[in-house]
Amino acid sequence: MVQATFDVRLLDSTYSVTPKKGVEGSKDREDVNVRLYGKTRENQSITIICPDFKPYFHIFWPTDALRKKLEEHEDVLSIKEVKKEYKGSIEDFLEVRVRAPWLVPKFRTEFELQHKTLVVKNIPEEILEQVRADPEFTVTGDARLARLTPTDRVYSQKLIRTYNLFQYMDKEEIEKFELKSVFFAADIVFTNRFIYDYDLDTCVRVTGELVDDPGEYTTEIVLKAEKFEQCPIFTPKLKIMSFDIESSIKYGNIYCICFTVYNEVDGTKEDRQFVSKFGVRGDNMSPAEEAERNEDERRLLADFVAEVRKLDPDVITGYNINNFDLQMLYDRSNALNPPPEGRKATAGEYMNFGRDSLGMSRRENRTTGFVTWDIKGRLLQDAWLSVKKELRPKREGLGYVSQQLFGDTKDNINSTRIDEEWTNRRDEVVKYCLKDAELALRILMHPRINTLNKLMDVAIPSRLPVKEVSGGQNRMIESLMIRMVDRENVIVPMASGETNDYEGGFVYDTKPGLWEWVIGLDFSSMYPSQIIKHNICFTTLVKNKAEAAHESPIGACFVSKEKRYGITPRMVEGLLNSRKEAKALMKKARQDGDMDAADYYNRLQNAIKILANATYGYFGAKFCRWPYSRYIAPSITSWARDEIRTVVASLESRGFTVIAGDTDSVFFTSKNHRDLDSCKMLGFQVQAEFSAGNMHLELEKVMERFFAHAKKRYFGKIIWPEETLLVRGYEPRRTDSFDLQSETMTQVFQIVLEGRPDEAVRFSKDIIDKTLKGKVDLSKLIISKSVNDFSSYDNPDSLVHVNVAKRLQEMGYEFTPGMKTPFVITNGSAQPIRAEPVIEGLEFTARPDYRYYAERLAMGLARITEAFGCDERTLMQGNSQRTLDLFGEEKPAPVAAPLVQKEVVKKVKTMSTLDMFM
DNA sequence: GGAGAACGGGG
DNA sequence: GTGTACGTTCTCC
Repeated sequence: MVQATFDVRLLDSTYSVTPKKGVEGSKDREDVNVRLYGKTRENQSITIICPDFKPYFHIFWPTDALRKKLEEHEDVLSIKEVKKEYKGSIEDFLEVRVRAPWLVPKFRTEFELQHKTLVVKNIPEEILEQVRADPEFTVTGDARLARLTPTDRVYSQKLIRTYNLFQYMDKEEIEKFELKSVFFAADIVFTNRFIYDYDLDTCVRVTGELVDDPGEYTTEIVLKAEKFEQCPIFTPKLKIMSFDIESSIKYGNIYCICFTVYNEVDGTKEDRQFVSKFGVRGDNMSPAEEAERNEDERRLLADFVAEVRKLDPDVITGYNINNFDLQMLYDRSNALNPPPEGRKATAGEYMNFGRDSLGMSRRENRTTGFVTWDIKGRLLQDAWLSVKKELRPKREGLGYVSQQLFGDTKDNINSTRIDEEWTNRRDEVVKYCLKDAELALRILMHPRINTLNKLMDVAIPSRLPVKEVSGGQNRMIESLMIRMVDRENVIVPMASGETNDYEGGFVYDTKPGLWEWVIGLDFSSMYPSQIIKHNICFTTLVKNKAEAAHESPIGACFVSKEKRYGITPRMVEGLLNSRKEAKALMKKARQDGDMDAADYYNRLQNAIKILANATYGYFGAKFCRWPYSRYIAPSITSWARDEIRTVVASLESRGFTVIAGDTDSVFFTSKNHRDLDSCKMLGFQVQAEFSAGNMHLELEKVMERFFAHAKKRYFGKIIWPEETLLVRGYEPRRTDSFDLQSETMTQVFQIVLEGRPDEAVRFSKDIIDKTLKGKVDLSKLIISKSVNDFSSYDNPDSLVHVNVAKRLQEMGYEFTPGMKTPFVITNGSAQPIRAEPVIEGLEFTARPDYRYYAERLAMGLARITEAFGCDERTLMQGNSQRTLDLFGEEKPAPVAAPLVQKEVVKKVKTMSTLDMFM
């Protein structure tokens, strides 16, 4: 019985249900233990077994019958009457505590109220009158037969109780309501409920009893927790494993698994290789050989699992492991290990390389089919997804990205012919496999990607285990919100899934053209600031205008901060204040020369900003718990539109030219400010003028040249505060684009920003002309796409690349599903489009459809040249035209700006993810 | 113009 | 696991 105390950074949480001893037959016969996994301040891995904690939820004021039923229910441990605030009034609720988390959904299925309209017969006229007078109800019919429809199911229940309405209802109608109630807080992930109730942070000081025998756990320390306290935040060093698998697509077997484990503590790396003893499988193997090979592969997988458990990494990564490697481990282990007799095998159970004894688990999005994985106690981070998010590279392949980031690349193995390579160069394939694992690790750890540090940082203000913040971002908001709401005795509703489209940010109708000396300003934290400025919250929303201090442009009313300071503005203000603090600490650290600390505070302030901004998004999302989607998010955007419009109008009234603007930013230029110093001075002047209270308009950049084409499409040369290139909305397309297209686009950007639009037009026309005449390199016209199994397409014949793969097959080449297939378009006007495959070592004899390529080039380039009076058609006409007169005296846009500024408001759709606000 | 399919990436 | 969770581009109506 050794007591110990540790400071722990939490990484993940799970729970277990185990029988209690000596209480058989009692209702409370099990321990429900949350298990927290993390890393101590001394960088040791730890499993924390938390004290018994039972799930609970709230239901609205039930009937006596339902209350009795619950009291006697064999899975209900206790019920308790509680008073909580709901939609501005204090109401009666019942807190129901049940035996185990998995029972909560069962209670919901059985007892959740599904109806709200009450059908009543022969109701006394005076009751009906009172219901008619209630703004929450719509009444149809008359006293003989009336339908009473409330805005909300809670009010049906309340009405029944207030007027004892069952006496006026049919048996059938009573059944819909009698043993039912509205549920609250019954969809909070159980381990999160524990974290909120114990008010844990991402770091926690835990005291308890050391467990000698780690049993199923793989961590260095296993502790039975008795006490939790606060502790200073820290970021421990992690152990990161990156792995890769080589396998035969044709036969489905695994050839080898390699991994490298990097320990941040001392910078060491350990490599492991698990290699099959056998060569390529044949088509007609004897059952004996089959069995022998399967046994070998089972050994390989078991060795892999044992070694991961032994080395106990905190993070598992690799390249495209979500879609490939993890799926492979899962499928293969299931296939090789048939269910034990008399028991159904749990999928993934043999791949139990998590920090408990359970296997890997698979989660599939029902609508998109996107698969993600979970391994208990360890973070799972696909380096490919990190690359997509942070870099948005043109190509996303491991080799290309490694080359871009650090000039290294994959070994020279042809992975599309892995069976052949395995036969001829087995050792090199194993080396290649390990190299891939190393590259993925280096990518994940690269300063420009740095996903792990970012996750660790966001977890701090979110007050959650790190794994929680790598998934749905709504948990970050709820972590803060639910704790505040609980503390103030406000009921926590369940997400209704209700959707509501509303108007989003203000988008100024861009004045296209090439501009010089452009000043860019934006409001910092526009949406959070609006929440604070107008005290916007579900706790401050009122129907009565007379009570309100703030009425939003869409007509929602909120009381003053003095009357009731809303939970949401308080939360957001807290975030913005701690961001200020972090920024101050960053500055101080920088002055003290502590660059590591400065870097940390910089990441922290950024993480807090993300959280503050996501708060608005939460109220517009369909998974928002507070059912005010028609008021809160639309009010925030409407006030924001007013704010930025005021700035635009004021600038224009003084004769400045506003060129572009979006949500919280504005770009403008002045005839009288034609150098950096005067632009800066004007920018700061405007900044001071529009910064008041908690609204801050900031001078963000001065651009020497700025090209605007349309809403959200522009590029420019920033010269202050730093010289950089700004490109928005012109990101080159991906693999279905051809090299000639992206190369030409980049060159045109450069020419335009050199101030030579005439030359940009000439250059564009020239390239298009050459393309039309077929004077371009064939290799620059190749389009490459991967082709999956033909049967996976609904309509394979309509897809060019699928037809190309079929042609390849007809020509006698081997086709493997998933293979990347290069081709050149030979007839772009046919339906479906015709193309010929490009085969290595074989001369391409077909004639490319040069017109098709020229048209696609023109389509892209015209987006830029249009501003100089040269549209797509003119581009196609070639260079025999007159020279264009492009620059005016003050060098504003050569194309006349529209006289009437059309204001375009984009509709925002209800979000399913908060990503776009981050 | 909106809904839904396909891609990407892995061997 | 007290869940429902890829981002973007293209095709088709």
